[in-house]
Amino acid sequence: MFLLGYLGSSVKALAFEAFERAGANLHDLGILALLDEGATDTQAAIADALEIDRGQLVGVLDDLEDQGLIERHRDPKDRRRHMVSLTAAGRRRLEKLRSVLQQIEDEVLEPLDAKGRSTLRSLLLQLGQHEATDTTVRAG
Amino acid sequence: MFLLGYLGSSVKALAFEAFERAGANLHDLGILALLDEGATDTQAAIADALEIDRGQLVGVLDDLEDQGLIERHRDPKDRRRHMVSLTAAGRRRLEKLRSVLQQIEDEVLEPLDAKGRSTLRSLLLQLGQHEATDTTVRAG
DNA sequence: CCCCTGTCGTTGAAAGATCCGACGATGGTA
DNA sequence: TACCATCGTCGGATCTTTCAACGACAGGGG
Repeated sequence: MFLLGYLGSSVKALAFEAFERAGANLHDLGILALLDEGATDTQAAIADALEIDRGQLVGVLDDLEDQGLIERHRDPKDRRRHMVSLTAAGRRRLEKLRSVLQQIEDEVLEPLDAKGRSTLRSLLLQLGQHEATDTTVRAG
Repeated sequence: MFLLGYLGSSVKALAFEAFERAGANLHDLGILALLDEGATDTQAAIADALEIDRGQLVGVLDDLEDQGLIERHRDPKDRRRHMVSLTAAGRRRLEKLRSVLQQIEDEVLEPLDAKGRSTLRSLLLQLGQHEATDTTVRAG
């Protein structure tokens, strides 16, 4: 437990450092990945999905837009909304961040063999699913 | 990986909430547990062991001292030092925090049977040991 | 049509945590 | 004695997160 929390923090710190070296924010991966899955989203949808403050999201999106990784367009159907979409550069950045993350994963999982890794993945997945349904129940 | 980081954050958030309800800081457990292991420590030793800022530690210890959980005494051998020790109330508080943590652990591990839990523990332990030696190497 | 209510993205203020550079007191050393 | 390092403490600077506004806009009821 402490172990899970400790390792989680440790991994998160590793990711934070690596992302900083890559000139990226920790939120960036979530946003880019989210946009990569479903074509376009509103800022509210992104904030809700990633559970970050809408006011906070503005600055992060400003950065991403300045770097040319995303685009913001007014929704003609509802001119209050901004539809956020991924640019080609954004897709490339996403791939890079994913490879950075993969590298950290390999590093962290290094002491385990293939079997151990798949076992760990399966166990964590069970915990993750339970945790997800758990919070859903709480929210409902 | 994301999974490990995500679960770690989730568990940490659960612990934070539970600790807040118990009127405790997240650092408190670390400090109390550290004092429980080795009789008494200086503030510098505590800060180094827990990897928190020495200036930050002052306020946390002030709180703990106000609650009567720890005591600060000048070291007669080196009057710059403050020797921090656990009181009886501190020991009781530590036990309570540990039980709170145990409860969270049970909750999180609920979807796994005894065998799955011990397997997970073993796998995480391997990762933790590797991570520990890794950072030691970096520090050295 | 005009109001009223709510949501959108945005801004700025407030609060908390962390980091960092001082300071006086003290210890060790030359 | 003089000099330098370390102790705990304090205060400021910075960053993050939270929250309450604001103008712009949409939808509905009168």
